[in-house]
Amino acid sequence: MPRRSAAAVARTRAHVTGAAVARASVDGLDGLTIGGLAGAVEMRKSSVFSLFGSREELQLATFEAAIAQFVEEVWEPVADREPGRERLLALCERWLDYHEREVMPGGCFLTTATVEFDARPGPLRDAVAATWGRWLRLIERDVATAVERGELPADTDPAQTAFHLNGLASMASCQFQLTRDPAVFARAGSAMRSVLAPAG
Amino acid sequence: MPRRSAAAVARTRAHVTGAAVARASVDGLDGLTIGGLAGAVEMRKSSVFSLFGSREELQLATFEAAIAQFVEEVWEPVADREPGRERLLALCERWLDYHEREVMPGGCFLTTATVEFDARPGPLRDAVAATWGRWLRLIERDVATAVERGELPADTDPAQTAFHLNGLASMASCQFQLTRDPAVFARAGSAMRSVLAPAG
DNA sequence: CCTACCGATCGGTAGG
DNA sequence: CCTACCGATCGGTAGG
Repeated sequence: MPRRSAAAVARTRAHVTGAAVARASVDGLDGLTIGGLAGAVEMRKSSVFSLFGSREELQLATFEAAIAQFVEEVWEPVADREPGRERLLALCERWLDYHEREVMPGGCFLTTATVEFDARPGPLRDAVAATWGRWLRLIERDVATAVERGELPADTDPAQTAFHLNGLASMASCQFQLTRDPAVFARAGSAMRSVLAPAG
Repeated sequence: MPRRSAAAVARTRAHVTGAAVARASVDGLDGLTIGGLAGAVEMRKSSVFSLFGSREELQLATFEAAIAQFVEEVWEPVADREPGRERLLALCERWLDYHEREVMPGGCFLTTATVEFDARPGPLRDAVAATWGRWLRLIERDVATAVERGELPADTDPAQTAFHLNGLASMASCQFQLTRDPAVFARAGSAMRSVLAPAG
């Protein structure tokens, strides 16, 4: 008989993970420490540790939570639209809006995690690569649909278009964090619309 | 009378800074530790410390050295060309080639430093922002020249074009680190050429 | 979720 | 460029 129910532990873990997302957004997943996080949620270090079992598990849980939040805020609102060019345009708008509202205080979480772990093999790198694969494929599918429907030029390369849109969104978030100038979102949006310029 | 000449100290410092660039390229400037670096160059921790005076100074010196190397490898070779569209195309080619050759083992140093410090005020963030300002202005000037010469469409926005090219280069480096697929450089190059499509 | 503890490592100092 | 050291913090363990 555990002293706390599994549901209570899950609630605590979710609460601590939420605080971890906010901290890691600013300091990076690599800057996340069990002791620092414990202080922020007013718990003892060993209590936070026991919720995750290792620092790496804490980092993985934090990464997954941040991505889930991104999907919920950016993809979910447009998921039920008709696939194709219109949904891509709506997605890009939500995407830039998400960064402009600074839902993540430290900027794009996926970009941060990517530059932190892309050169260091391990479970974090694998998780980042898997997330990129899923995200790029999501966009590529809509680009392919748009091409089939004649909404985008027939010679459009879905992989290239997905790559291109990501570059613009990621750069917009980075530059905004650095300059605090919201003009970068207008620039990125304009560039995205030209990337998605209709066929014909 | 110092036991070692100023020139000898400068040589040692340059050597240690070079090792710091290689390490920080993989682990980030935030992952750079005086002790770890001392081990890599086979010196004592206090010796490395005394070369820089503080960890922050070590980070700043490492950042400046990495940027100097980038400028030397990417900008210098095209600096004496005629300003305008041709130089921009040559620059983009060198830029992607620099990332493909993996001169920096951990990918784009400026991107890494940006996501690490963009949300944390201090001298590092200031150095990153200043470097971005100089780099963007360099590109914007050539874009403006190309527009004046009629090599690019008259309605081209230099700031937007510079922003756009940076997004593509940065994303190419990140994706290559993650997937090891050199196709991203072909995608980025193709996108860059379409961004710099000639007027008319 | 807590107290009490471990060895290792952190940035930095004193002094030669 | 070295030895010898400082207090603080790291991830993690034992046991309740």
